[in-house]
Amino acid sequence: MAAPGDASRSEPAPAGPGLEAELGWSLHRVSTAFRQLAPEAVAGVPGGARGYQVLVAAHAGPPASQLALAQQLGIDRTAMTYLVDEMETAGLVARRPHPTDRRVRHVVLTDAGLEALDASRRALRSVEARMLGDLAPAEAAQLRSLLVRVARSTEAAVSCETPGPAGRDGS
Amino acid sequence: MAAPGDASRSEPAPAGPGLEAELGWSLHRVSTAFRQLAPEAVAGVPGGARGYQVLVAAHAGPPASQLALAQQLGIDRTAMTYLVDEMETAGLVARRPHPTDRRVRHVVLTDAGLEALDASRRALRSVEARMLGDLAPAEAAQLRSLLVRVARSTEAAVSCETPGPAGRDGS
DNA sequence: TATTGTTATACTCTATAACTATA
DNA sequence: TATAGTTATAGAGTATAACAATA
Repeated sequence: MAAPGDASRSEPAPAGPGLEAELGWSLHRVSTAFRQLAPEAVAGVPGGARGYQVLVAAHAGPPASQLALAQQLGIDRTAMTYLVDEMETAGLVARRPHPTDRRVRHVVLTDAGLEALDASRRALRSVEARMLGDLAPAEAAQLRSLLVRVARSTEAAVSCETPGPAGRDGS
Repeated sequence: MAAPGDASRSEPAPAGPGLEAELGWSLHRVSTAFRQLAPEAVAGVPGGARGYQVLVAAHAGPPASQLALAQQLGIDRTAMTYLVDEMETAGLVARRPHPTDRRVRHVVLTDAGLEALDASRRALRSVEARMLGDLAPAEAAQLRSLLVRVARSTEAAVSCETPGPAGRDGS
């Protein structure tokens, strides 16, 4: 099925640059590979990688509202409602009322949520090690650093040309 | 970075590691940013970035069948049928019969397809330059190189452990 | 009137199976 | 029987609008 090497060559082969030269193609391949490996690492967390991101974000700082989490994760607030519903049903997070603003609900981790976060984090660290296994430690560190820098600068550039709320306001 | 020096709160702040430390999060952010910038660069190509990938792959080597292109791009052959349908309607590609196997259809670029490929490629080069604008040329080159290496090694590792998209326990 | 969260609806994308025509 | 391509259908995921409660 493979290696169709003897094709009739009545026409000149185009011989254009292949997909390897495309930055978007490399990003797509690496991201796809990660999305294939991540689900087994975050098994048990509703919403897969997105649910894990909620656990990380909700545990990283002071109590955050659903809207703040949605904006930080770049998803819609309606999707956040569905996601928190599932995670609350699974017993990983709880909705807590805001002390003064009764519209707001803070998302906090339960004990089970904290355990799921630790387990998923360890499993994801293993996945990362496998993905970067062919790189020297210094190269892996530099790849992480470069990706973070590109993410920051690109998001800043994109936010300047997209008509939407760019405010950052927590709780 | 974080400033966890304040311990005078009624509740202990979780103060766990944030999303910045996650490789998957960085990949997601960069990929998302690219997917937001790419559509304007490949405007006019049906299927967006995927249609552009077909143009690149079909022009890079000898005539390829729909199935070969689908496997190279990692998409289903049915999706490839829909995609080639749209691109053929748009006049960018043509289906040509295989010289000996009458089941196979080769996907070849038309003149309009070649023009669309060139225009999209130039626009995407500009997008790449904007995304990597904050990086030194050597850093940008290294990021590309590292991504290609990770993509290759990870795909090789993933292809060795294909237990299917569902869980390991077949119901 | 604006904002937070929720609910309902519609749309897009993809996965799966079944069908044809060839080999 | 197996393969390349096509077609049809169902499901997941997402976007949009409308709503209720509160500021």
